[in-house]
Amino acid sequence: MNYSSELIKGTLKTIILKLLSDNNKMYGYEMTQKVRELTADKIQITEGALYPTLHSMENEGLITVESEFIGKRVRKYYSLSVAGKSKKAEKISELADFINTMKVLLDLRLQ
Amino acid sequence: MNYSSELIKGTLKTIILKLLSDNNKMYGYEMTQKVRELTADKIQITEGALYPTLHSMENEGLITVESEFIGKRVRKYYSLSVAGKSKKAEKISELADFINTMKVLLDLRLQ
DNA sequence: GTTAAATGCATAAGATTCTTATGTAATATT
DNA sequence: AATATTACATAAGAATCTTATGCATTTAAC
Repeated sequence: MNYSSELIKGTLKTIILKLLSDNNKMYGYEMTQKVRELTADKIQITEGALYPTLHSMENEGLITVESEFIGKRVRKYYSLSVAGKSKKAEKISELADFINTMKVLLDLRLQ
Repeated sequence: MNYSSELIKGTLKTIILKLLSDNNKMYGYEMTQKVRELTADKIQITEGALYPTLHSMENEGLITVESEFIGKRVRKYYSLSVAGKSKKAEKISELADFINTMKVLLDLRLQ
């Protein structure tokens, strides 16, 4: 089972920030695979969503990029900026707070 | 503090289904007030989001409506249909499952 | 007793963030 | 040699919001 997409909507940036917080540097395709692995395929980040989001986060100054050549193929490694680190903390705590609110509102039983 | 709106996106139908599951019948404006109250103003459903969503849920057969006149003013009471009841269960468990996944993915500490 | 706020519905334009489709090219696998 | 995977990218369209606006009634405040 994977989720109806409207739930994931709005959490993609937070997921990227968390991945980069844990992993120092990652490239886009690697993020999609890591998330599939960590969620047992429940969350599958599409490239059409991922790449534009990475570009916009770069424009916002949340992440920095460095290109690396693997053979003839380019790979773009992203890292958290200082602003990105504080944004990560902010987004994570906002999401936790939101979930706690939803838990009360909807009587959710979580594990 | 209230949440950045992209988080709420995708949960509005679930919230409406839950409210109607608990309350037998409610009208739109009442829902906005109830949610504000239950979430200490953290979640504020806007009318621009609510009314179109109610109309689409009615078209989907999830809720039924009956108009009532309070003085000269109309009030539209909504109730869950049978399909709405099962949709409510489905949406709630989907959200709970999603949250559990996010909890693992993002190391969330919930209350 | 008139003005302002709250109640209660509604729609429309624009923003945001996805999905799906498509494209390109290199590398690895069968 | 053909196919799958890796790795980037963009664009059209869908979905779901926000913000703005509108109308009318009823209640509260000055």
